[in-house]
Amino acid sequence: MSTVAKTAANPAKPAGKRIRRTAEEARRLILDAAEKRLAQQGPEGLRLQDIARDIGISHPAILHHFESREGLVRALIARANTQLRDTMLTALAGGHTKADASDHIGHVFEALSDRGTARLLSWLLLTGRATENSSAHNIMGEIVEALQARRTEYAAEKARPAPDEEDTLFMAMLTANAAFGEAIVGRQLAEAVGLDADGIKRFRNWFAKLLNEHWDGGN
Amino acid sequence: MSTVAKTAANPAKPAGKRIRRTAEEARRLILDAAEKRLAQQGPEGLRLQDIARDIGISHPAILHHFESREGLVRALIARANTQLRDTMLTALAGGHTKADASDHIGHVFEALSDRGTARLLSWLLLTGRATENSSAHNIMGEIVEALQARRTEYAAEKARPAPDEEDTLFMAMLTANAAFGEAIVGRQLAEAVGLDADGIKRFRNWFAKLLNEHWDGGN
DNA sequence: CCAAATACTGACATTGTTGTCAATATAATT
DNA sequence: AATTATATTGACAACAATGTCAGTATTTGG
Repeated sequence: MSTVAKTAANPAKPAGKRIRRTAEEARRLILDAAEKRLAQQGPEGLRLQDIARDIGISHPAILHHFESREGLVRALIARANTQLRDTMLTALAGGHTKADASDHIGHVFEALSDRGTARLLSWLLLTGRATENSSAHNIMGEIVEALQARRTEYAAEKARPAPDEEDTLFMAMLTANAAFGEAIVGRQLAEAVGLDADGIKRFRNWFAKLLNEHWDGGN
Repeated sequence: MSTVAKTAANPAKPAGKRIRRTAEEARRLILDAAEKRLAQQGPEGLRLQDIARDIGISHPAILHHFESREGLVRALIARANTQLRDTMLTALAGGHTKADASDHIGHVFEALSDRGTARLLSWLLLTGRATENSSAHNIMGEIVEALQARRTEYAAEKARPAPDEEDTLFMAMLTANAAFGEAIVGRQLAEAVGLDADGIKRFRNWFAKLLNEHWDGGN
């Protein structure tokens, strides 16, 4: 209400160069910075001022590009979702070798646990922002579908009966759960039991082998 | 600095009954409420005023019992840790039936994913409060130890060579990762692929069976 | 070269949250 | 019953974070 007299205060303002990016570029920069902060410091690290400082802009610039903090979060989620989807589907599509077909799962595993993607999505789910973006539905559906297709193909080559669809679904769920879990608690657990980076690699291989055996053995 | 004249303002204050609990009871109440809010609404739902309102007290009461918000969080973490440890170790200790020894893992799985425990710890890890409380180290260590003991015992009965220690470790890690993952993304994933509560149960059984086969066959 | 569009900024408003403090009510002790 | 200890509260302080706004600089298009 007060709105005391303001404005028109600084008589001299040399104002040096000001970097002006295209809207798209600016958005990308901001999203990158936000993603990094989120991955490093968790949800609480997502403050407009910090992000702005990281890339040397003022925080209203962020609001200019994303409307609100919520808008930024949404954009972040959307980008992570599509990136994840792409990575996983291409991982599933590539590599046509018959044997070790479940290597695909290993790729998926890495795609999910790499970077801060899983952490980001976890946070999204923890804060209950899940219902809004239904893209997760599609992602999981597509992946299970692709997996099942590959599995039946593989079974046909070996002259085996087609695998149970629910079995495939469960393999995918286990992989997703484990990957998410590793993204969050993995490093801590590994450290707790004295596993170094190489040990984590061995663990992943062990897991892939476990799935592989099941893939082959369990009908 | 200012500290304008205050205090001594309300001349009449009937002041009805005031509930006064023992410090211990009050702490428990507060922790319960905080845990619930955290499980339901995620990290952002942990506001002193909300928690206070939930149980019908004023927020300074919380500060009185826990010093600061940080103190509350720490207490929350500590309690979740010990609870988890107890649940898991008793789960591992009980049930001496030889067959289906990996049922223990199923129990552990449930213990971790039940309630908001995993969510709470996940959030703790996401916010990077992990280094402070080293109890996680002990927990994981103890559990792997217990598991390995049980496994060698089982192997001896079947006149098999003792299982590889790292294999046991990996089984534990997979279980922990999967359980954490399920606690976070499980419900969403299940919903995404049209799995109801019964389906989730089937998934857990499937997972237990997978581990069981490995338990028996592998090594 | 001028004008429109818009990325960007500084200062401020607003709101929400933790934390402080003196005062008050209640239980325990003597 | 009086005293002590402390759980609890209301009011306020301090601070932090998002959001608003008018104005500035820079690009683009005529």
